[in-house]
Amino acid sequence: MADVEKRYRSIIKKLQDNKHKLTPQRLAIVRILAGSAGHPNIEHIYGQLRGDFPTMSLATVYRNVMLLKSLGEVLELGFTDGSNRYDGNKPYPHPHVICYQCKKIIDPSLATLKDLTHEVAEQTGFRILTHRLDFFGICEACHNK
Amino acid sequence: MADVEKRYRSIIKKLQDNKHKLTPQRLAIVRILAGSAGHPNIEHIYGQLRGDFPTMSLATVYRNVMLLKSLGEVLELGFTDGSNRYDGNKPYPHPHVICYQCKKIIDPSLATLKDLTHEVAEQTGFRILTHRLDFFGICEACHNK
DNA sequence: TTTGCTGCAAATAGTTTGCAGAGAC
DNA sequence: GTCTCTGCAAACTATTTGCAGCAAA
Repeated sequence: MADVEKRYRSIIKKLQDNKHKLTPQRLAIVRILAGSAGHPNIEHIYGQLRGDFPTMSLATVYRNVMLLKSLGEVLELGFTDGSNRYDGNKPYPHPHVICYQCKKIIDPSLATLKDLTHEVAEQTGFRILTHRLDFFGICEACHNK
Repeated sequence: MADVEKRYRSIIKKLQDNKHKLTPQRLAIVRILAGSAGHPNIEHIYGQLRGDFPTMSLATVYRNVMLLKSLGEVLELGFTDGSNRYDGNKPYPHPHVICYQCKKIIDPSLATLKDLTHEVAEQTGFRILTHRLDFFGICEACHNK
């Protein structure tokens, strides 16, 4: 079973376990987020669904993404410029690399992060619950343009 | 000379070098940001200045903070919940530790970050220009309450 | 049948902008 | 004297909310 399909089913199960109804709109939003390699934003999700649901409202997208976030099934990446991006494929904290130009977001794999969290906790006395690590720059494609 | 005083003068110089006028409001905003150990937000700065400048407008704070940010003299920390915090004391990227409860922000000192940036660049082909690393949790004081 | 969900429209909140007068240089 | 800056108020934009009807279970 593909990774995306697995995520889709796992989110659906979480919804059912928490007594949320499975409306067509909700399922469509979950489907997009489960495979959200591109880290879509609200408008993006909305745009993808307008074809299938011409009367769909932005508010519905907001409400569902927020619901999934509150269930821990979607990771929200808020940015300083006000743009928000969502990741329903890997809903746990992980580093991102963001291209300033094309806004592409990539997930690099880094090993050393757990150590850092531990180091920070020791040093500050905080109980660390989560973290966020983003790198910003220009991707290879944009650089070669 | 105290670190804060040094920062203050350095920002003033940058303003003058770029032909910006030194109004009392602007100087007061710079003074707060130069010693911004507490990582204030716009409202915070505004609140601190209302005593000295009863007619001061929020827009003036926004405009000046934005100006200083564009000059590279202030680091903006935007958060998902829409709150923005500013650091004019250390305007370059550095990690932060944020308390969910009291909203306190601390600067830990971590050594391994440069390596990470390099690793990410190698792995993704990006030219990394900046980064952001935040840890979220509960500080010792809040935890003991 | 019940309860939660959707779409619409209005409300909200944080931030930005246009403009006329004030003030730095 | 010139030109930028400020304060005010209005504009803007992304997001949230109230409500009535609709649909999942």
